Amino acid sequence: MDTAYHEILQRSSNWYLFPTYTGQVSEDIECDVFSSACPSRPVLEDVTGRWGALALGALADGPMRFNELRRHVDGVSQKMLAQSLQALERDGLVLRDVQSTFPLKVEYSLTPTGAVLAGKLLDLIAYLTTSMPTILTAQQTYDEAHTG
Amino acid sequence: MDTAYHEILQRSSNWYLFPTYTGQVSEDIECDVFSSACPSRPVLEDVTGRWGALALGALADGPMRFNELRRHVDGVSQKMLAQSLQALERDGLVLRDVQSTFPLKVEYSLTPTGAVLAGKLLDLIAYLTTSMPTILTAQQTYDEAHTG
DNA sequence: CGGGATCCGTGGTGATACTG
DNA sequence: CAGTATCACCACGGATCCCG
Repeated sequence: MDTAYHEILQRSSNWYLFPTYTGQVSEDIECDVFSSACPSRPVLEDVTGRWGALALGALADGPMRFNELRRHVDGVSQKMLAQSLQALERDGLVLRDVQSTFPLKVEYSLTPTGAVLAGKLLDLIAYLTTSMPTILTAQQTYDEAHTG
Repeated sequence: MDTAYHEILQRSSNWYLFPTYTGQVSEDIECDVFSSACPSRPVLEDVTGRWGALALGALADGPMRFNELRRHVDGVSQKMLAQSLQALERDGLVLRDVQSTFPLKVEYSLTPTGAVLAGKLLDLIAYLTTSMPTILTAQQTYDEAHTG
């Protein structure tokens, strides 16, 4: 990965460009999340980000409307949910189906790729959940040791 | 989960308390990341957060020293890496071994629980990586459709 | 109902410098 | 080498209002 490409990508903080990917996308692209310039970095953040992960996980239950999703992902604001969903839609992980009836009806669902990622996320979350007793005691121990 | 407990937890933004978990931790705790008050929420953020996820993933390669880790996780600042590692250590997912030689030597490694989570993260990352061509074209399509 | 637009606080984040 | 401390800043994220 040459330095010029590096510089271009690092300059754009949130809205990333990948000029070299324009046109045909060959499979011999080296994609490494551990490299800060790789386009996969922001996608990983969309997927594992605070609300993105929960939105994906919730959608694994099946298609859902906006406010329905909002209730599932407890604590998320309208703004952040809309923002996260847009990012996921842009990444081709979430589908947005608008029915222009009145009142407006918008259904969100997972694309095949999104469904796989959601599954892996839920797998991680499930393990995390079962590990919570261990984790909580670890936190207590740590906090007691670091008093002051 | 009663409301009083709910309120206490919601007030603390980042440094969370779980008074009801003090003492013995029974297994019949309902732990649901989708509930904003659940102690697993902040842990999930530690694990899937911007730098936490990459740190865990890097440590799956084996124990590593601080600056070694810093080179692996390209783009992370000292501050954020230290911060992320502390959170993971507090959660009992990362072990910190200090050798008080000179120069100072600190080795980070994964605990058993951390290793499992790291594995699941790497699994997700691997799939994400292979999906990048699809995702990139999806992004292009989206961007072209939303011109203006 | 599902957002977009706007305003605004605060805290997450990085740069720099300093300590053990 | 492995952090901590301080500072300054911008973006995240919430609240509110408004539109289709």
